[in-house]
Amino acid sequence: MDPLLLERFPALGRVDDSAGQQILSSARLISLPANQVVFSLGDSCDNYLLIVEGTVKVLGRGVNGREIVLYRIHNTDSCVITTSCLLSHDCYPAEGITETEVKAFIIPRQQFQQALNNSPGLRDFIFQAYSERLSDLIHLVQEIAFERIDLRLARQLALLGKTQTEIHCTHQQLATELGSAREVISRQLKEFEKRGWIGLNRGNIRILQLQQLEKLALSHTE
Amino acid sequence: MDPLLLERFPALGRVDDSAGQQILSSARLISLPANQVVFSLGDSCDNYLLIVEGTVKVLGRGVNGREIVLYRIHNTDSCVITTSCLLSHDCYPAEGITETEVKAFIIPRQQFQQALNNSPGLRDFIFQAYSERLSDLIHLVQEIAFERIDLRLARQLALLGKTQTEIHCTHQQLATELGSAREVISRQLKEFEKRGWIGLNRGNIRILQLQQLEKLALSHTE
DNA sequence: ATCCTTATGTGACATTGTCACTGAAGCACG
DNA sequence: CGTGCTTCAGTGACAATGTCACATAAGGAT
Repeated sequence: MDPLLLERFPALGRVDDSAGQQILSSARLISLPANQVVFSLGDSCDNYLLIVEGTVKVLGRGVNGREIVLYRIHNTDSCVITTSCLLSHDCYPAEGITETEVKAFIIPRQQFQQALNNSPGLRDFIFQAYSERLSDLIHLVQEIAFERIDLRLARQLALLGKTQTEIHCTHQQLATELGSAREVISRQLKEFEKRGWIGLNRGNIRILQLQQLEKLALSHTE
Repeated sequence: MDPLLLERFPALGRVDDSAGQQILSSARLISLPANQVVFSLGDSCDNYLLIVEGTVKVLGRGVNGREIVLYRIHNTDSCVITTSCLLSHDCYPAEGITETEVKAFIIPRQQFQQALNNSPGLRDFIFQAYSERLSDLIHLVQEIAFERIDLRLARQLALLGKTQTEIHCTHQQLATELGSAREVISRQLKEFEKRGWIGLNRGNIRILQLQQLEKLALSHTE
């Protein structure tokens, strides 16, 4: 097995059966540039993905070009949606795009099936990864359906603001993140700016009062 | 194993290992009346459920009392959300309520874990059931985020209207189904009535022009 | 300096959600 | 049979969000 794979997925060290070992050693490492489409809506799913470097965002798309980030696949993650598609023989119901340069190992469908059938270790690994996402999606549904956009935006900014004071992103990117429209986000940001919570510049948001954003984000959250 | 269980879940016939057999025979049958809460938001998850009779709806809830049906568990289904919670040791992120009288077999957490560890047959069964839901939830997210309420309502009515001309439900129930507000649904229904597509009576909707509803439901759907 | 592309700002309007009501239908019980 | 109770539906005013058609501005490329 490639040492990089083991380093990023320590749990794979527990795959001690020979079937799993063999499949893992046949995994091929690929590199993708940033902003590359990994899979599109309706594509059939042919490979299991293990991301070792970079992030892929998974987008839903509306009729009018609006988009929403369903979730991200970071390094250390495998792709739930891919797992689901491989298992149920469906096509992708969404779109995956690299956000950075990405390195990933791919395992073809056939070997993935073999892994499920013959390698207890790999099977456990795959389902462990799979099991941790469903409730995220359920939370997302509730957020979209019931929560005000200002709270959601404040939460997003507070999240980003925890690790950096300067957030380098466009209003459109934030809108996509929340599944809203650019104009709506622009107006909310202006409002936050008016309150002195943030500073706005082209392609950049400076967090001025993280506390206030967090306070708003948590209001009405039981 | 209880013959009823086997009858409703033929796939369980393939569980031929002794560990799985033993766990299945210890499954206990329970009966629940209609409109009974099966699990609430934040409950810890202690049992794996196999529904053999009736349906359970799984609801998300917003701050202001609005609700949305995330999905239904019919007879023949097991509960994804329960599987996910058992696997990830999370609490329920939603609420389950019986819609009819329900008969179900329950398997306690401990035996569920044993099944995953020791019974290849049961493990396969559990994950097969689990794998078929993720893309439903993703479609739901996109529908809520991007689709107009009139299209969604028309689709819902068209769906219900396929098997019955008289739909016995309140406006509030339809609103919950779609995660919208009662007033919004009432207005849309009035509009459909004005166009002669449906007839309205207290607690009842009569489908008059299914075709028109279907046509609207499909417009703007690529 | 000029052109281009991308990002942002804005007003008018449509859709959806919220609130505070009203009235109507059906049931329960005397 | 009437009276009240509860649930369901209708409505207008307004708030929040999304859509559209622009204008303006910032920054890079030549």
